[in-house]
Amino acid sequence: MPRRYTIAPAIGYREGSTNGRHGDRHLADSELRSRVSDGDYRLEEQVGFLLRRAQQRATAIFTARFAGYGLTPTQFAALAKIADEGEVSQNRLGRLTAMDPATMKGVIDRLSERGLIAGRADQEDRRRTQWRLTDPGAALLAAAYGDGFAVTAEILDPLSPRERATVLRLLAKIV
Amino acid sequence: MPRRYTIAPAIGYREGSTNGRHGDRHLADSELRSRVSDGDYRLEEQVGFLLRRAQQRATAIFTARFAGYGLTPTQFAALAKIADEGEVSQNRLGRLTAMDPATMKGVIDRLSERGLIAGRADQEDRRRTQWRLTDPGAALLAAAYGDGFAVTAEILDPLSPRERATVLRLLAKIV
DNA sequence: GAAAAATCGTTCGTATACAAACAATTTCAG
DNA sequence: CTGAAATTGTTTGTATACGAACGATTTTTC
Repeated sequence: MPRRYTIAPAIGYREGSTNGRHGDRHLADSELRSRVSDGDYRLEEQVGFLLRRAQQRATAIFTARFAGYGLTPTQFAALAKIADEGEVSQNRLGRLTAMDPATMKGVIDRLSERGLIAGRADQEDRRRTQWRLTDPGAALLAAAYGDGFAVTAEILDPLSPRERATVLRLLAKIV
Repeated sequence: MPRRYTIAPAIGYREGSTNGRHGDRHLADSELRSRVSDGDYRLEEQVGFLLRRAQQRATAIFTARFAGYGLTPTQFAALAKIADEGEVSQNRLGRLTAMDPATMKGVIDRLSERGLIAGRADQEDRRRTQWRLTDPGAALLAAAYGDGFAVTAEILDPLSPRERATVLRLLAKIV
């Protein structure tokens, strides 16, 4: 069964088949000669690369756990924040969920088309659109919260309780 | 000068104008009534949300520093890994840089169109395409390495040296 | 050695993510 | 009070990111 993409490995390559020639550090001089001077830059140790990979794993865990809801991480974040606020403008929601105005628009459109949220024009400030959960949106969110916690737990599973607190504290500092 | 997007804040909203009504936790009963039971789910404390925001900041720092090269983080990662390997298949490059085959294709195409890398069909395994840096690609990469280190330093700037080592170690564990 | 399974790269569709430019509206400065 | 400046939301274009399905090729299995 040659399926290419699985949830767990996150990246869609079958393991194995490193072909030997590139699997280790024992390279012929002819190969070394063709290299540019990399001066010690190791991609795997750069924090940006680690953040990108950690987020890939986090997204994969979320996607697996939320497959039944049809919600993406950003959509779930938007629903959760609208619930927190009761009613919130599109712009403020973007700030609370760390989404660009253009990104926010797309997320809002998709949630709105699914009938999970409803918007109204703000009379006091006619530039604004205020958004609320619909009853189906509130019901879906209520059902999904537990899986939200489960996602967090699974992402942090490789760490000890002490390490979990540390990584959250340090991530909050570099945000 | 009403410019909307700045590098530093990363998200394209002008600060201020929280409108008072939603800026704090003192809400009228009518507003509280409209909430669903959020059961304590705080988006800001979820590791997935923190990872997403940290990566947004990392990307913003990279983009600012690499504006002169016209390279994205993934493009730089691909160039650096091709340099490490001397010559590498598209599939293996995808694994080394943590990119999906479909994503890898797009990155390869753009680097190739710019003449920074060159590919050849592998005679031993005719499914494979092998990629190398061109001379302009090697030159650009050599010039950019220093800025790669600078990006890492700036991302980690809010942390102490000890905290930097810790966050790298913990991120490597949850990847 | 032939059938089955796995790998490599491609293509399509959907969803962030964000720079840039824009119209409509509101706020601010004088 | 009026023109300048800022905010809100939209649109367009480019670049990841990845699920899914596919043809070509290679490897494995029996």
